[in-house]
Amino acid sequence: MNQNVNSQEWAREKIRSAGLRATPARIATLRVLHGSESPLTHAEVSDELQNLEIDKATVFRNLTDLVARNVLRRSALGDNVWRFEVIKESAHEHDSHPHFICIDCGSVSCMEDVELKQKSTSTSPLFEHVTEIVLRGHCNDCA
Amino acid sequence: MNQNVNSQEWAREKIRSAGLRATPARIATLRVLHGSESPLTHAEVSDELQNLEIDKATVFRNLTDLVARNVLRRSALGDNVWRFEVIKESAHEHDSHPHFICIDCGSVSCMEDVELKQKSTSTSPLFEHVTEIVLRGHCNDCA
DNA sequence: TTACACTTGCAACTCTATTGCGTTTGGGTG
DNA sequence: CACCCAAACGCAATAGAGTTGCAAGTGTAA
Repeated sequence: MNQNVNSQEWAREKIRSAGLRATPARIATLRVLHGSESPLTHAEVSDELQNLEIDKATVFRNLTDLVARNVLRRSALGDNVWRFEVIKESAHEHDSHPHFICIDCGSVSCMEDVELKQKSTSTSPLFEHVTEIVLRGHCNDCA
Repeated sequence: MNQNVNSQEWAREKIRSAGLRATPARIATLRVLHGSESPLTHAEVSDELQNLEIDKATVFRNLTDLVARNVLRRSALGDNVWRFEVIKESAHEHDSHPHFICIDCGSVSCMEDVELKQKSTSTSPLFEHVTEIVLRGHCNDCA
């Protein structure tokens, strides 16, 4: 219970300091994402919030707002659905990391230990502008 | 014109050798993709074929069929739309390559000269099962 | 406590993608 | 060359993600 209170207050403060009103819908949305290890889709967040009877349009707008205020990150992981995760305040300048999504079961993992390299023969200068990396394949359970 | 005949015959043979009937819709679809440097969405293919009045469901089914027969590759590049490209018969065992998609203008490039490296400290054995790599960011025109 | 800009719920709508079904047709067979 | 039928097609309906307009409700600063 104490944990819940902490989570509640953490979410409220996070939202308020982002310049948004701490409404029940926003607090609940942020708590769901904060308690998840991997990015969640809008549908998954909505499902968690179903007992609160929060409209899907509201959830969409809140997710979008929190992304705009840099509280959440919106990632496109390749199954044609947006996913959202809390941006961690880490030591890194930005905690951006590649995501791995299983094309069989749809599970998502964050890959902190992978980096991209451009071959020395490269002619494409696109590299410096990359903002997101996604790997798709078969996870350990589905391989 | 001779080029057109060649393209027509190439497409017909490609489809037939995949075990499918060489219908006008399939030939036209494959020719459009063969003539494109980057993967196209279903909508883009349909637009090219609009004067032929081919139903969108037919285009979808044909794209799906050709993917199933390994004539096309279907990629999810992160803007929540499938894209399709012809699989090249190259010297490589598989010509799979990372794709780059601009999150501003939506343009897509194939990146032949980029490779992914896993840090030696890695604990995740997911790597060998990766089948697709997508980079998202700002292209040269939009940066 | 009050006022009002910010949020919400609801419904309608767009777009991608899929499916069911009756009709048409490619192409192998005789 | 004519026939046949599974494969393919057109059309319509459907499902799900995501967006938008608007009237009603609410958080919060004063």
